[in-house]
Amino acid sequence: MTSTVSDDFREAAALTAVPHRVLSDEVADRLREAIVTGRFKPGQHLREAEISQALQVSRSPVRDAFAQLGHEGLVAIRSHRGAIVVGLTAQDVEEVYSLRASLESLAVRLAIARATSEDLSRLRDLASRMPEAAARLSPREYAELDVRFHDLVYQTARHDRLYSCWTMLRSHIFRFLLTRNLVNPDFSEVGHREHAELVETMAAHDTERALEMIRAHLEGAYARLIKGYVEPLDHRADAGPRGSEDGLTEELGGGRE
Amino acid sequence: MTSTVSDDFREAAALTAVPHRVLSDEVADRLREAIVTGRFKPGQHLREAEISQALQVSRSPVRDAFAQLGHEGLVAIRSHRGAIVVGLTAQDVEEVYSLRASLESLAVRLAIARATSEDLSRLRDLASRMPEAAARLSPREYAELDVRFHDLVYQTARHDRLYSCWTMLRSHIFRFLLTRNLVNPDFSEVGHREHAELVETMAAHDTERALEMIRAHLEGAYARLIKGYVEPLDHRADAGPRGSEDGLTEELGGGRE
DNA sequence: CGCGGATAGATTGTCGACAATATGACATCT
DNA sequence: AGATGTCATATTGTCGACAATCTATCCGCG
Repeated sequence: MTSTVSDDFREAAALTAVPHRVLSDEVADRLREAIVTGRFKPGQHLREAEISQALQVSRSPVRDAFAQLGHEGLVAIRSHRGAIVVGLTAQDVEEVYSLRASLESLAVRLAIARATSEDLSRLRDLASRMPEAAARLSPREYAELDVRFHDLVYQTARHDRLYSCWTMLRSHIFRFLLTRNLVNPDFSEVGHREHAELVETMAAHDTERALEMIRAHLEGAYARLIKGYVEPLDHRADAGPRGSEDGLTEELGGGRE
Repeated sequence: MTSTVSDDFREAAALTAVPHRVLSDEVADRLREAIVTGRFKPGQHLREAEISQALQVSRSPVRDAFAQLGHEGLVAIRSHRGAIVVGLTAQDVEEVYSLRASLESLAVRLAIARATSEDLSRLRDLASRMPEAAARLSPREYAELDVRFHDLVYQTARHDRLYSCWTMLRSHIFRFLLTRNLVNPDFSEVGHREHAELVETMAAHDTERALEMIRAHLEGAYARLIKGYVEPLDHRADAGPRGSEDGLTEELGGGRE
């Protein structure tokens, strides 16, 4: 790992590389949004042609987007049979959280070792913004802040492959949180206080305590999630034909132009 | 996860789903092989057109294959700049093994809980075949058996997302093992005895001991790997033009037909 | 009346051509 | 001479058409 001049500059100015976005990224974003918010129901079959004409792009970027979402686990891709929105079964929740517990332990350990003061203040900032969102009763915003906080922990760990694994979980967790917050309006949980405490424990370099905290935090989140979670939204049966002719257009946020 | 009749049958007969292979899978296999065995050097720029005409396919499957390899971490993909074979820096080894330690602990724990007797005998079989390979001084075969053993542990865990994470590591580990075995001819290490012992500990449902064993096993493997590992094969500089006109053809195992 | 095989339709996989973009060399200006 | 702006070239991103494959329906048969 040779450190170049541009690397040094980038670090000194705390600049982050600009993401080169192509069409498939844009398509993936819209599809992810539709799946996570529930406009696309579990079990629904996503056809390349449908999406491509709804979004006014060719099938290639749609295809690439499907592959991305497949890696994130939001859709299941089977040869010659296209993409199917995966469900939120109790087993899925269990899988995601058992894996997350393993990954996030490593992330916290590394983050403590590698966090700069800027990292810590960014974490503090995110944690501090959650109570407002809770007070405003914004389920979406609350879930977003929650996920972004943990995302920042992973980024602070500076472990590219670990972050890739987290990417496979992130969308699911957001989906879980969002559906729960929407179903259960008093979503203002203890989560944000635990976030704030975790940051301070990390700042104090108390690795043992931080590991125990993240374990308890995730276990609590998992427990709250499965409580009153009786296999909701498994719409595998009613994925019938859409009503309007281009029903997808509105579901994907409008394809004007 | 509703259990269907076909699921039950599949489990009863211990049948595994037949993989639908498409062209991009085939292309990915050849490229992976070329990278892992070192025919494609780190830093080398893989051009879609080059590969596609060397393999006599269009660019689409090559493109998909690049994406797959990108997810496995064997190549780095940057917008409009194609795929570049990644190196084997000491930091990569450290990343892979620190992550692997976390993942495989979970895998072993789950595998102990979920292993059937068929699973265990398959594990015993694989472990028992390693000494032969070592005696025959077959570096390639030895590395393959090693990876396949651990792969089977992950499969036994029956945790799809965990297995996906392992997929991102497997090729790297194979690459590490292979280069080490080739460089260091007395590769016959203690590995296979530890494999055999691990299986028996798992069979005895001694979770605590098994976790300690896998931890020690991986730590040992990591130590053996970085010993005498002075940033080898970082051919970023000498990735000059190829000799023959279609030099890729032979590197990819012959594109006759 | 249930079962197996052929067939039609729909959907994905692959292809080659074109458009968009990044890169590096070159010319120009200070 | 050094830096900056411009342009040609190579390479990837996107597109629409065609081929291969799967699914579901229908028909004949036991």
